Order: sequence, then structure tokens, then C-alpha cells
Amino acid sequence: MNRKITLKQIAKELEVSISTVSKALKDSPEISDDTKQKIQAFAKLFNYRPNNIALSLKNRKTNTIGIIIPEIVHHFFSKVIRGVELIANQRGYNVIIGLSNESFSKEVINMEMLANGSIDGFIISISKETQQLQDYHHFNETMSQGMPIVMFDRVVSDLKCDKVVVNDVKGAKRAVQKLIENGCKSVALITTKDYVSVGKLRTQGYLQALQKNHITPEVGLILKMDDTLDYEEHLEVLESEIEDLFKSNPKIDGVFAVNELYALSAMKVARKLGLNVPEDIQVIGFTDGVLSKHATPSLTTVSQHAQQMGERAAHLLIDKLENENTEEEEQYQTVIITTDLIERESTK
Amino acid sequence: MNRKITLKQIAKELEVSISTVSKALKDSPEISDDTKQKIQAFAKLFNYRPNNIALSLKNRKTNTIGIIIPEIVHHFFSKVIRGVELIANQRGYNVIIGLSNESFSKEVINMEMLANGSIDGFIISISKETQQLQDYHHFNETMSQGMPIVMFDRVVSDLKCDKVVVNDVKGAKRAVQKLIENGCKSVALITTKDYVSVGKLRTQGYLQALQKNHITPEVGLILKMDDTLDYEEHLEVLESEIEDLFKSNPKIDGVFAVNELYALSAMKVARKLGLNVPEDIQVIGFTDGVLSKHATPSLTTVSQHAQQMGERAAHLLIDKLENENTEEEEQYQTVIITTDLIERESTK
DNA sequence: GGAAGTCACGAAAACGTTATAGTGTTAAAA
DNA sequence: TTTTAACACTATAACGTTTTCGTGACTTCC
Repeated sequence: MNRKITLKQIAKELEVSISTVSKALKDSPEISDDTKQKIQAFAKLFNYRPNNIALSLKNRKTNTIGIIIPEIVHHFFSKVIRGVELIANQRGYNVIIGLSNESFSKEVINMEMLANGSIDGFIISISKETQQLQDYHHFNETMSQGMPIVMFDRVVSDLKCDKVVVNDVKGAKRAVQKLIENGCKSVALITTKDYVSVGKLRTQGYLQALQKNHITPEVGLILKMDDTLDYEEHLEVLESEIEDLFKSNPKIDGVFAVNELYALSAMKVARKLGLNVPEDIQVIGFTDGVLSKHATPSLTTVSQHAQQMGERAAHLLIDKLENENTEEEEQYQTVIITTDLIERESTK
Repeated sequence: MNRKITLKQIAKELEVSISTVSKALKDSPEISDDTKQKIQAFAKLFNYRPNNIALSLKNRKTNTIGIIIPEIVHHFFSKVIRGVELIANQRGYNVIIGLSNESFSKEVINMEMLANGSIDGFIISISKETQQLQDYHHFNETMSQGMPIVMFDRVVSDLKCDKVVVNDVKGAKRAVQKLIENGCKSVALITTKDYVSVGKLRTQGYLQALQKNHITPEVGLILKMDDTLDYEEHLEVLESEIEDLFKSNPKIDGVFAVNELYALSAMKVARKLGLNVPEDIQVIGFTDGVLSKHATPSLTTVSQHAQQMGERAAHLLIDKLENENTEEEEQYQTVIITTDLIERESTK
């Protein structure tokens, strides 16, 4: 049980001053070669490493970034984290995570816990509850204290900070366009209520695609789910809603769903009703998940490139952190990641 | 851009000493009510919060735990993280993550990066490469410096530290027993090469179940995959191996797979060969993933209770951290989480 | 009226670093 | 011989806290 050795202990042991030890270990020309060798050898022997906390305090820089997300058991978010961690590590940063669990208050508490010196900046995707309440004071406060924030995916559009998003509208539009090109005459949309920013944008894309093809949207074909329920736990609710949709609109021959679970459920319900995918009904989801790839039939999806989003967000944040000197012209970027349509078996 | 306020600034502003401010904010009886009120009001106004880094340095305690895992884009691990984060937050700790990406050197580097004061203790599941190399010096060094480690799932059995594991042998045995009870005469095993600790243990469970039922194991029925390949990227290799297995053993009517992907691939190959699940062939996997639940047919699995593992690991670690005073009797526990067999459609 | 005790606060050390500004000794330059 | 410079260190402050130990100014008591 030999605790980590400190400069002070080395100094005492070798009967020199702390400054000498510090300089010797930094190979300073101020110190004679003899002394340097002696000190360096001793330090190596006892595996000396400078204490990060002390350095952080001295430099007022922790080299740690905080990532706040609503949920971690989710392919999209875990891929984002992987991207963030990859870049952070490459550039000498650690990553500390905070889960809001879709709750406003947990988001606030998590941020406050980290904003008191533990980290240099935030990467955030906001919780559903925050989106509903539209209370963004914690972001503003954090930024006013000089701590940069990068938002991704679920962003607050009128907040002055860097952002990384996918082009939700365009991605959705392209997917629906694909369905129409594949011969679908009646494309249903399974989306979320409007306060979920991405759901809203993807709904826009759906509408734009219809408009472009001179199709009048029908409210009956649009199913807006209440996204506050955890459907992973209440699949049957989701499925019965979709079943109602299909039953009241037998002409539906295409479905665009704004996430993986909705799309999968749509396929499941279709099968239950004796419809074949993709022959009778084609389905496209918007997601980066694994379920799509391994489903039967495998699901055509709009890919969000989650890892790339994480990487870009990390770069943006670290760039900002390391250029704080030239902060005269505070300008914020919004990086748009382009989606890809990954065609699998659920479309013709 | 008003940086976070410090005790010193408050002291200067109110023309008192730093000590007075510190005590006033802690409601010390040493300070008069007048002064306390004045200081507390001022602090509230400027939203004073003590600097975590300074506290960490002073207390030699960061209230942060490090979790090192091989991969984050994986349901099992992300669920473990969720469990760790939940308990950590409840007990006033932050969580910092390091991904080894199944690499020995990244595991070592990550640990060294965090062991220099950034965290109070580790929660670790070791990388495949570390398991192969059997080089555990970094764990021993870390522990010899007085930093506690809790290992989970992929553990090093002869390392003196707390551990959280599932009863792999028993879980596997029970699954195979189930297949036999369901009428399977010829149960195949799809597992990993032996250096992967959990693969090895689950293989043992398989053999024990056979033995108990007086069935002689056949090498031809055991497929050992080389787990260094990322099969998520090379599904076809996995599938062709399984296809070979099925083709050379047409009598196979049951499959036990040590992870989700193997089980899913087995079902896929079975379907391709015209076999119906579960009528012609029954399949059980060992996993906590989502794929199993949403597969068609949905997959019967041995559940590992990942989140619970994370919670227990976090409790173990924090308990150890907070009882360092009574460290006389250094004793380590191994918590065994009992698995559950979740029956779904892939078994009769 | 002097000793003792209370009150309300301040000084200083400590956590582990780094960087700036001394300092004493010796050697070279004026 | 005196001044200057180089050398090889050391002392100190600072980062932001907490905590122990002082310390003046009053009050109380005999």
C-alpha cells in the first residue's frame, strides 16, 4: 500500500527542493545533468506521475469534457459517446458522463454537478422534458460562465452555441421520396408529438416529399405518438395504435417511421395483419440502431452516422477550448451531418 | 462572461477574510448572524459554488469513479454503465468512462490516465486482448497504490479484488437443461475460444448439463469461434461456420449460443436451410440484448441483469471507498448475480 | 480592578503543482 | 581588485478550499 509518490517526497528523499525536482523532471537547463539524472532515475523507479487534480487546479483546466445525454442504453447515444471518447482520447481529454434519463431536473443537477470545475466544456443532447418545458436557463448560465457547450441531435435552435445535427428534414424527405418512387400510393407516417424537435423536423420532411409529388397529406395517415411513454416497456400500446392506423386505412402501402422501434412495430403489426413486407407494404425507419440490420426482413433506414456526430462534436468543443485566446470573434457553427439511405429488405 | 466566483473574491468584495466567508457559508457558529446573512446573501446572488477541483485536492478524494470497458456500443455494457451511473449519482459520485476497445494497450493507457488522481477507484471489465495475454500488471500496480478495483463479468479470478459476475456455468447449464427437457436429442454449442473467460464458463455449463443427462458430448457439435474478429462486421463468416455445423450434423435439434449474435445467426441459418424455429430446432442465447426481444421468432435467453451488475459493482466500490478507515481486515467479495431464463418463441 | 472567559473574526498551513523571482558561489571580464 | 555574469539551485506565490490555531475586544466574576 505505497500511495502515489509526490514531488515533495522525492525532494525530501534526495535532499533537494521541490522546485529542483519539478524542473529536473521537465529537463530544464537550469538543473545540472548530474542532479537531473539522479532525480529522473528516482522518479522512474517510484513511477512518479504528476497529480492530475493539482495540475487542473493550477492550470484552471481539467482536460475533461462532460457529456450529458438522456439515455445510454440506446444505440444512437452509445455510438455518439464512442465518437466523443475516440476524439477526446486522441486529443488528451477524458470524458465524464451524465445521464438525464429524459428528466429536466436530472439534466440541471448533472450539469451543476459538473460545472463547478470538474470539466472544461459540455456536449449535450437535451432531454424530452427540457424540450417540452423549453426552459434553457441552465444552458445560458453555464455559457455565461465561460464554459462552452456543443449540442447534438436534439438541439435548441435559438441558443448561441456550436451544434451538430443531421439534416432531419432532408433525410426524411429522401426516405419518403424513395417510397413514392417505389410505387407507394399511400404513405403513412409514424412520428412523435411536435415538441420533440427531431420528430417535428422529420415530419416536415415527410410533408415536403408529399408536396413535391403533388400528394395531399391526410391527417388519417399520420400517427403522432406520445413520446413520454417508454415504449420499450409498453410495446403493446404502440402496436395497438399502429394496428388501428392500418385497419382504418387499408390502402396504406408504405410507412415512414421516425425511429427504429416504430418502424419495427409497424413491420410486426403488418405481419400480424397478413401483409407482406415489402410486397404489400414497404417500411423505412430513421435510426442508427442494430435492430434494423438484424430484423426479418431487415429494415431500410436513414442512417444518422452517430459516431461521426460524436467525433465532430468533440472536435468542435476541443477546438473552442484550445482557442480561447482568440475569442474575440465569438462565432458558432452548426455542423450538418448528411444522412444516408441504407436500403435493405423492407423496401422493394 | 463572468467567470465562477471564488471565496477570495467574495472576501475581497465584502472586506472580510476568506476564512470568514468559508465559515459563514457553512453556517459556523463562530460567525455572527449579521455577517453570515450578509455573506450568504452575496454568495447566493452570485451563485457561488465551491470548486470541485480544489475540494478534490484538499480532501484527496475526487468523488469520481472510473469505468473501463471494452466497448460501449453494446447493450450489455451500456446497461452496466447505466447501473453504475445510477448508484454513483445517488451516492454523490461522478462517472468517467474509458474504452479499451478490446485492446490491452488502450486499457493500460486509459487506466494510467485516470489513476493519477482523477478518480477514487475503478470498475473494470477486461479486454479480450488482456485475457489472451494474461498480463495483469496494471491492475496490481493500481491496487498497490491503494486504489480499489471492482471487476465485473470478464474478471481475473486470481486477482484480489471485489468482483461481480453472473453464474455463467449455472446459467448455461440451466439453458441446456431446458433444451433437453424440451425434447432436444442433439444440442449444439456455439461458443468462443477458451481464453474468453465467460465463453469458457458457459461451455462448462453446457457440458455439465449433458453429463447430468448422461449424454456424451460430441466435439462435432461444438463450434468454437475465434472471438477476435468483429462479427458485427463479418456476419458472413459467422454464418458460414454455422451453416457448416448444421450441414455436417443434420440431427441437431437444439442450439445453445454464448451470445446474442451467435444465437441470432443460428436462427437465420436455420431458416435459410428450411428449418423452422422452434419446431425443428430450438435456440437459446446468453445475453441481455434487445435483439433477442425483437427478433422473429423472439429469442429465449439467459438474462444477465446487466444493470443490476452495474449497481452492485458501484455499491461495492463506493462502500470500499467510504470505509477506508476500517481497512484493517482487507477482504474481498465476489457477488454472484443469478441469471434468469427468459422464455420466448425460439423454444417450445 | 484584575483575572478569566466569551465572542467574532483573521492568519496560516495544507493538498500537489508550476513558474517567477531571488540567492549564494564561482569564474570571467573590466 | 572590483564588477559582472553564469551556474545551480531554492523560496515563494498561486490555483481554491477547509480547518486549526491565534488574537484582540468585551463582558463577567470575585
